Amino acid sequence: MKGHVVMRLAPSPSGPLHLGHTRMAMLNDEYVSRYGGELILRLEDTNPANIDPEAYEMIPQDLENIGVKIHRVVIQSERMEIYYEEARRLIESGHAYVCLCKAEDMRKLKLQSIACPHRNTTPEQNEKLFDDMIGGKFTPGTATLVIRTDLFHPNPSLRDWIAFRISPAKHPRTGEKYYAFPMMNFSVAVDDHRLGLTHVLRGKDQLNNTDRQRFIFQYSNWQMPEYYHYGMISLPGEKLKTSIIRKGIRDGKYSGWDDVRLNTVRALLRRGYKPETFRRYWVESGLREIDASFSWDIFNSMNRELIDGTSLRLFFVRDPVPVLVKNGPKSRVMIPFHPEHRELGFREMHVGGSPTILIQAEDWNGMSEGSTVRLKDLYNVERSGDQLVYKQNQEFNPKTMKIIHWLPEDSGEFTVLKPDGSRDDGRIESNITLVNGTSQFERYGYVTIEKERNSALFLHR
RNA sequence: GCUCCGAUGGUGUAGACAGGUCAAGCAUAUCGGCCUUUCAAGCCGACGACUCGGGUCCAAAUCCCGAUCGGAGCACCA
Repeated sequence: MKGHVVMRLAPSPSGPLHLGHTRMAMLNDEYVSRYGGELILRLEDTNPANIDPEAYEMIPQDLENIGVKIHRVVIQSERMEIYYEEARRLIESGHAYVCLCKAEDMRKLKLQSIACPHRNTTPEQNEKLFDDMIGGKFTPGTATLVIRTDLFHPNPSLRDWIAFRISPAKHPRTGEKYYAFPMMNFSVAVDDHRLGLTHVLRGKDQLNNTDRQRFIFQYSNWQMPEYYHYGMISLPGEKLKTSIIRKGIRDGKYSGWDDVRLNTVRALLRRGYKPETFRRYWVESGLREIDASFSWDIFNSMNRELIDGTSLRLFFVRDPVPVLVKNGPKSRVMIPFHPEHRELGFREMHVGGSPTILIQAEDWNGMSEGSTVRLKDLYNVERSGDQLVYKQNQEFNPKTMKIIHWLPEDSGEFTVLKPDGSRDDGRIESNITLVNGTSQFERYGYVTIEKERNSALFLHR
């Protein structure tokens, strides 16, 4: 591929983008920016029953937020006259006919390679029937426009396929202006040609559709773009359908499209994934036709590499246990916000004499009587009954002594919400007022802070 | 069942089109070590793969055939 390419992203506006969509978005964007050209966002809204009006806004926003540059937006429902025009042309040349069979009859006949009674009609008859069809003279399910292919084609799904049907649903954008809508295979072929696409990258699930669309290109004497089909990616865990999520939001199960538990672009960005992470991951995955499974390990590792240098460190104590430190001296310590980037500044912590501090229940329970630990950046303490005692010997060897983090007793309450739906409640260092965005809670993991909610979203370890 | 596609370590990939430099590179995960006042990052090391069987060839991960396994599609969805 070289020179000026024209490519497209063709989602249906049924909801915002999710993790799976970012692959086609990144790959197409990557090729366009690499070879120079134009990327078209084509919203495929020819099935009125499957449209979320808000998606017309959400999809371009999501793309912008992950750094995909769109040069032009095309909405298919605004191009109905074009589809009608091309349909009439194919009827005229005898490549399409109006079929009045019931759906199940048509299916049966096709499987047996038998022509239905409507297949052998004249273009003139079909023109009239098509006008009636788009003019609203048929009820839904009683008439379709069919592309005549080959009834003996070995692949039954390529035999005489449907190009137009009547939709019973009202279209959110065109209202009741249109009754007969093109099927995806028809509008895609017409638009791929009319928009001047040079290359199309799409999933392997479109393989049969490419073959169907090929008939339109042949009948019309159009040059076909180069089609590439990459393998399917299986996302581990439950894969939520957009319609289920929408219902969950309506029922209050999810806080919105950016709920921590979701794999939508908005949720992932909110948690702290970088646009560059999506790009790196998908570019590395490439265009192989093999099916693969998505690896959160690798995805997270790529993201960690991008955020680590700027993630300020803080202490978050989950399940805090208050413990008295007997003889602990009054102290004021300065701790770097990032161990390798002192230029990011220091945070200050102080405790009074014989203070009560907060440590994690897990760490407390792990301490046996008489064992010594280092309170990170503070001092050594030894367990004695239900309290800690300041050690006279403050030398310590990080190889042999366990280091735990801690907080002054008056630290504020804080919660971390996790993608699995659980939450960790605890206390946060007061210096959180100085930190924005993605932070690393030491010995815990990376999170993205939302101060106004007094909580953070868990990103990854 | 039919049509089409594919097969490299636990996972993701490079190499295949133009056979030799591949006793197979990289990343991630795991394990061990170093470093480190985080269970992070960094550094070093270990582990671990060409689905199987034929064929062509001096030479096959790479080309051909078959088997097996896996996937997608077979909607008046996109």
